Amino acid sequence: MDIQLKRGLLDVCVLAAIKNDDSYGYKIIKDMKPYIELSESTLYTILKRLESSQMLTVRMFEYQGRLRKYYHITKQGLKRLDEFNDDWKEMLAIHRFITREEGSNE
Amino acid sequence: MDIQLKRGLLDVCVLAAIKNDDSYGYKIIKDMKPYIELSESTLYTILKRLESSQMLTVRMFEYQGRLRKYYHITKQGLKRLDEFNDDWKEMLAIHRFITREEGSNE
DNA sequence: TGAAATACTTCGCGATACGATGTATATCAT
DNA sequence: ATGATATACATCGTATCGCGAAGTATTTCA
Repeated sequence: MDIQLKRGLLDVCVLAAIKNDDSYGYKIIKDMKPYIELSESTLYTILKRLESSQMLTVRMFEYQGRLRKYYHITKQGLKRLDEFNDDWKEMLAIHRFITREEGSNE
Repeated sequence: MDIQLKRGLLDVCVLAAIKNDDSYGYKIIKDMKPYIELSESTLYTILKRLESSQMLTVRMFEYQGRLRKYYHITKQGLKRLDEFNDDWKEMLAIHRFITREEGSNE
């Protein structure tokens, strides 16, 4: 998948990954992997970004000696996911423009 | 439309805009406008990028005293457009991931 | 005569995905 | 027991890229 195409998708994908259940970094990557891959450095950057824009909240838990940060989606995060549907509609129109056949130019 | 979402779409949109008929900068912007907007500085950067990666070729013409650069899509450009279909399929899967409902997390 | 449209160009900024690298602990095979 | 692999999070620097701002010209039209 083209790297440029991933931008703008990644943020919403991460939000979607914690939409139903709180989750943590490593698990988010594994859950997303079948659909879209991202490196750890990318994910933690995104999580920090989403936190500072109040799309999610963070709570720390100790799990088997290891530290885990659990991410919880906020109302704003859910709103963002909802708004993505509008963007998606635009994407569909753009896709039609890209794949349209001859004769549309005047 | 989110700026990040546009990345990766713009290149193929520009190629799509010259797919059927050679075109020039100002016209490309106007043709794309109903679907996706971009500034002149963005377009000319893209056109230069697509030229140096052999996705299109350029020919200069004088039109009513004004200089016009006509862009013509190459075989590679058409191939790029074709390959976008694969990316689009991945996008559809990602979209399903984003909009899926409860219960997919184990 | 001057504003708006046409047409292309260059520069610098901000956003951001990623590889490289680092720090720890747990688990599992040998 | 020991070493490899998996788990878990963090930081830094680099490259890419869209865009606003500003510039240069000419044509069209009020």
